[in-house]
Amino acid sequence: MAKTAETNQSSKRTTYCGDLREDHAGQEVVLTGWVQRVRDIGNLVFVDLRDRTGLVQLVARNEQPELLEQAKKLRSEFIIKVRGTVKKREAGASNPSMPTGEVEVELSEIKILNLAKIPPFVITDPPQAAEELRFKYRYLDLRRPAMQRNIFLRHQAALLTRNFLSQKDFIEIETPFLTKSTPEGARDYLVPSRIHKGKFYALPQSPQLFKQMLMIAGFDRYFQIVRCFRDEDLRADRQPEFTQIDIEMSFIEREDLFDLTEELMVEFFSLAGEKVSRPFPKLGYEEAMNRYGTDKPDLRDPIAIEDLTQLASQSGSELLSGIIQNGGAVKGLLVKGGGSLPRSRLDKLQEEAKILGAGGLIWIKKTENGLKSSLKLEPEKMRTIWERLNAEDQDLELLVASPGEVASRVLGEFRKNFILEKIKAGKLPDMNLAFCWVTDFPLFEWSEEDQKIVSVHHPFTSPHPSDLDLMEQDPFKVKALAYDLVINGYEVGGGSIRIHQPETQAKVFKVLGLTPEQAEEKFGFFLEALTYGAPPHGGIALGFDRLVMLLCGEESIREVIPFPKTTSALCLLTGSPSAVDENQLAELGLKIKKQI
RNA sequence: GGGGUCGUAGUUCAGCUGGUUAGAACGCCGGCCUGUCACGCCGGAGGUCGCGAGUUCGAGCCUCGUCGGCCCCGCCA
Repeated sequence: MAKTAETNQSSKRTTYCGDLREDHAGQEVVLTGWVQRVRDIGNLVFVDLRDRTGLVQLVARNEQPELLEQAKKLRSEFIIKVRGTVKKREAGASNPSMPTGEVEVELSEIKILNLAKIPPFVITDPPQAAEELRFKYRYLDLRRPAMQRNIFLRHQAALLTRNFLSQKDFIEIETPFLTKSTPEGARDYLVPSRIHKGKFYALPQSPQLFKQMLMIAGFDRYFQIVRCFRDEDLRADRQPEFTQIDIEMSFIEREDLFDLTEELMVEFFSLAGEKVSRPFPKLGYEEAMNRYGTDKPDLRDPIAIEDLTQLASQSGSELLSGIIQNGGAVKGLLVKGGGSLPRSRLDKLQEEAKILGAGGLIWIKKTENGLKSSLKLEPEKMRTIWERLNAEDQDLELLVASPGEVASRVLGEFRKNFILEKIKAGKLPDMNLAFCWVTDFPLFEWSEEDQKIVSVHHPFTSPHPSDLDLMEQDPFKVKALAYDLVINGYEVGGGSIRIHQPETQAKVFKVLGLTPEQAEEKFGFFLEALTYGAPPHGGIALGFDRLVMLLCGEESIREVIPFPKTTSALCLLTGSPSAVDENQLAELGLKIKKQI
């Protein structure tokens, strides 16, 4: 036995398990990996061996009793190294459901390199364990073929992106992680400074100002696949640290960025065999809000919200006329095949509409006795409305009469949910990815919470040149040269043409209510940079995790992040965040006020 | 900050209107088996019902609190 072990030590792995095929038959191979499963038939033992490429079946027979005994002692997740000969399986003994199912490895040596405890869950797809447990033992969860595939695709996507951009003359440049807190926008993760007690670095929410300064530095085309940090509440598509493909270019217009991004998306999704057609549809922000009730519309279903105010004003309903006279609008959504929804569901929709802020919800559907609606309408007018949305007999129409943006928002919410239902039921045609650009966002909006005017995007976004005059009189009318990339209702990217002239930047700060002194304190370094010859420039940041999620067909970015955090921002594997030593705090000049 | 939902064996779950000894499947351990691949058959072990109070003669089940997972709203320039 000792002799065999010595031979094994000098022998290196020759092949990955999942790569073995019929043409390997007759070859002697050395394999390493994890024991997936042992099937002990008595005088015959089968072992499935797994590595990152897949599974292959090993066989031990009673012609070699010692080997057979060794094989019988193997347990799930043991690490072994084996030597054997690849054999084509006999007719009837092959397994067509496995890529390696035409062959098996006839063992001549088994070496156990390491033992494994009984795993808390079986390593198999789909996972048989709750996410909580998967996170605690993430290194086991990551052994699952589906996770290996996702992480591998992530690598390929990053590599493709680097090659693509590099070929387009972009260079990848790193920017600092320990940087300056920007009080605008999301909450920062703060890092206390030991050398400068009482002062803090912030982890970047994005490398925004650095990449703009790289343009000022003359690099012309920059990119970075970069980690960003935001201390906000989590979702299925939001993690406190996430990765973005950050891009910035000089001497360009936004169309150049559309082209570049679209071309990248075509290549990116080809990794999953998806054919993406260009150009992507472009929607103005106003149009998106009116017709889809959201700035990130899911265009997998072409149905949009229609304005029925004109028709409804003559519907003979005093309720509707009243709302319209008070400046409200009536909007309608066609629900294909919705005529069969039970009354209970319609009642529920009406409740939801109220929760979402509408006064109520009107439905129209076709019955044996003609059109029927939840609100009394003149039959002739009801027919006109019905036909206006091109409804067919099995359909349902939903109407909301409210201030225009409320009506759109409520119907947009329903539209989104109906689309998700249709997709779950497999009722939508074979369009997996519906891209669109949403453009012409407003530059400013009113923040109820802060009771002040704020940037919709960020304060370095260029206003539309034709709206410059509006800046002072009517800032809410100013449009921005900003755009978002949307896929299937997910915001996967956003960017803008930036301000490169200090005067314009000063104007924006003024509208935002920043005094020159405040602007100087927060962004002085950057304002000064703009004065030393800043080229016109613009860029985009693409959410890499979300893109990879869509690439993998997953519904949560946690499935494509090796070590994600829970929705309460905990890492169940390491137990972070955690309390620290008194000494550590003292060195930083910090004191915890109150133990909570 | 708010709403919803879940927490029972190693795992995934069932557990009725509060009532005797809390079940199943998989996994695990032992035995048998030469073509299995979700191997099969026989046997066995395995429980702080998330945690803490309360109500009750009696709590897995009811009430309150708390911790944790997931989903959503707010938030995410």
